[in-house]
Amino acid sequence: MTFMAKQESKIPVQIATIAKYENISQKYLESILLTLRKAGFLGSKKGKNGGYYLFKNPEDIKMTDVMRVLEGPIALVPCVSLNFYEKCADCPDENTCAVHNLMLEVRDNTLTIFNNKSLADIIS
Amino acid sequence: MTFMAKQESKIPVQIATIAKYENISQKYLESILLTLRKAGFLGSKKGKNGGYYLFKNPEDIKMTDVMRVLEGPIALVPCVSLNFYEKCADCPDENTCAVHNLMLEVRDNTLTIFNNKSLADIIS
DNA sequence: TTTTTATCCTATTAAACCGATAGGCAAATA
DNA sequence: TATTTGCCTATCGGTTTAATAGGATAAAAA
Repeated sequence: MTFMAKQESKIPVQIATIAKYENISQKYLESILLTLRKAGFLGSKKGKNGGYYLFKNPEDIKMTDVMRVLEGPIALVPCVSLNFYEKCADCPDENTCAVHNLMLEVRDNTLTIFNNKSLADIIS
Repeated sequence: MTFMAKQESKIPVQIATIAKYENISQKYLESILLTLRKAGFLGSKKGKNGGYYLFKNPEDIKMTDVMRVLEGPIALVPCVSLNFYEKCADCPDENTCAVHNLMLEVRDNTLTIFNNKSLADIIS
């Protein structure tokens, strides 16, 4: 995504081009780009001069959203996750759990950072 | 550790007692406590009336250290880890990597939280 | 209309990780 | 010296994830 954000125009960039430049396996990159497209970040074009392009402006792409799609939960433990919440198996009460509040604090802090960073921010 | 920190006296607490109270498998808890002892957090006593006890006062046990021992690296990616650093396989230059600085910021923030919390803080 | 160029998509592999368990040993105490 | 308790290593089984394979599909050009 940073590669595409750095492009001046919005013409599609081919997988092979990015793979070569970023030193990643083309096939693996392919699966990542597919995920990003399905998540709504990227558009694609088939055939000659096809490729991937950013759907929105880099300024409008929050890192929180990218992280969730590529890395999953932002919380360190499922019981403080907003989008991937899971109750701890044998925890009788989250409110009295000593670790719970600490993890909440970390999550909120991390979330604040990611929320305030756009794709445009991190490439500059 | 919170269980032991809540004890009034420093007499050893047996694995079975904690396991029962915290609703964990005794064997699994055993392996955790062993890890904590080897890391220098706990002392142990064998034989009758034996068990585990805190080596230091809860105020002097930083959550950073506990987290590192039990959960491993605090950084979200190895290339920004202080204690478990690993260079990304094919990254040509960390300084020009867009993700690197973002991850650094998150790590520092998380670290600050953990550094400012002691075992005593989280049980209150 | 055929060929080329590219993405699309599902399935699968291989390794790492981690919670959890098994089973015997060692030491301290009464 | 019997009992109680922690010590220790090895291993299992499930989950996750990076990475690969191979063909289907669509678009553009010849």
